[in-house]
Amino acid sequence: MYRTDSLALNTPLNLGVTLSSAQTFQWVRRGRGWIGATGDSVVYLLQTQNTVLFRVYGGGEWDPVSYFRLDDDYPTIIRSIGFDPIVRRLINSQPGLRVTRQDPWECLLMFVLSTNNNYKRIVKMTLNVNRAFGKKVETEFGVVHLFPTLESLSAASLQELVGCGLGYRSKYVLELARALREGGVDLGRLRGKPYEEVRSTLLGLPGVGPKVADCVSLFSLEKLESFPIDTWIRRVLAELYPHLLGEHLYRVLKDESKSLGVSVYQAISQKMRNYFGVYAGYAQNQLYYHSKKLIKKGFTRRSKS
DNA sequence: CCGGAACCTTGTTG
DNA sequence: ACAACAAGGTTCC
Repeated sequence: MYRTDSLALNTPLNLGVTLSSAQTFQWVRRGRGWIGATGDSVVYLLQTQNTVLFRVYGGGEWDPVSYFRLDDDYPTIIRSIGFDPIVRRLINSQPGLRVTRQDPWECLLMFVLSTNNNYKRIVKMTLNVNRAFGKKVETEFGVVHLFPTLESLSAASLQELVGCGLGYRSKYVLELARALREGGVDLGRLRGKPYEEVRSTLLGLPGVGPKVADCVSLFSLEKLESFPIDTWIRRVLAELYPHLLGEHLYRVLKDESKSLGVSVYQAISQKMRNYFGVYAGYAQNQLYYHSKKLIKKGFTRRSKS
């Protein structure tokens, strides 16, 4: 059983770009659209010119306006971060890359899986976990599994998770689910808390470091000022924003043989929040998405200088 | 608090 | 063919 609905767009959205931009790892192409499991639903999405068609299986609620943050005032955000010529150019070159508003549990799990990993495998691992622990839902594309609940995952065994191909992350996922279930943290309640509190709370969870905490804050907990720093953003900053960093931080970023210490990470992300303002996360999203193009080095990096 | 190594697995590279 | 390396980092020492 399903219902079909459509949404007329009055704000830029590029569905495919947004869903495949590594903010989330639960959507796969099917036919001319995308299918994904989130909450109590399996959702199929199809974009035409100015319309999003969506079909919701499983009886749950799902709202594209919420998920794609179409309720944000896009012009205001663009104006806010568009003072930066690089970001402005990126947005103009391809409008419609949106920041998602995901379920915090799902987002947290997927980003714990994302550590020291690549997009394709993260998607595969997520689907494996869904298949092993999520309820089945019938769709016209066959049976699809829901995203597993916190409860079902906390009852998993380590071996089952290893069987999903999570590798050494299996232990983090299990500890994470159990830590949350023990009641230490209510993720939903974090939505209303300020950035610093959200960050420090998430950092206390197993498998969660500064980068994952920032991603979860940005993509599921309303912290639009969050500016996650991964290897690609690191290169973008060293390459295009050295003047913001200062001599010391620039040299630390530039030397990729070393990973970022916690204090360095914090210092840099703080600088970027100061620079871009309350919508720094939108700017980060643009810079990340285009990072491979922006970094000349990205194409020659393998030639081991 | 800081620096460095180890870490599952898969796909790509030379 | 096949060893080496990278992939949206975190943990442990």
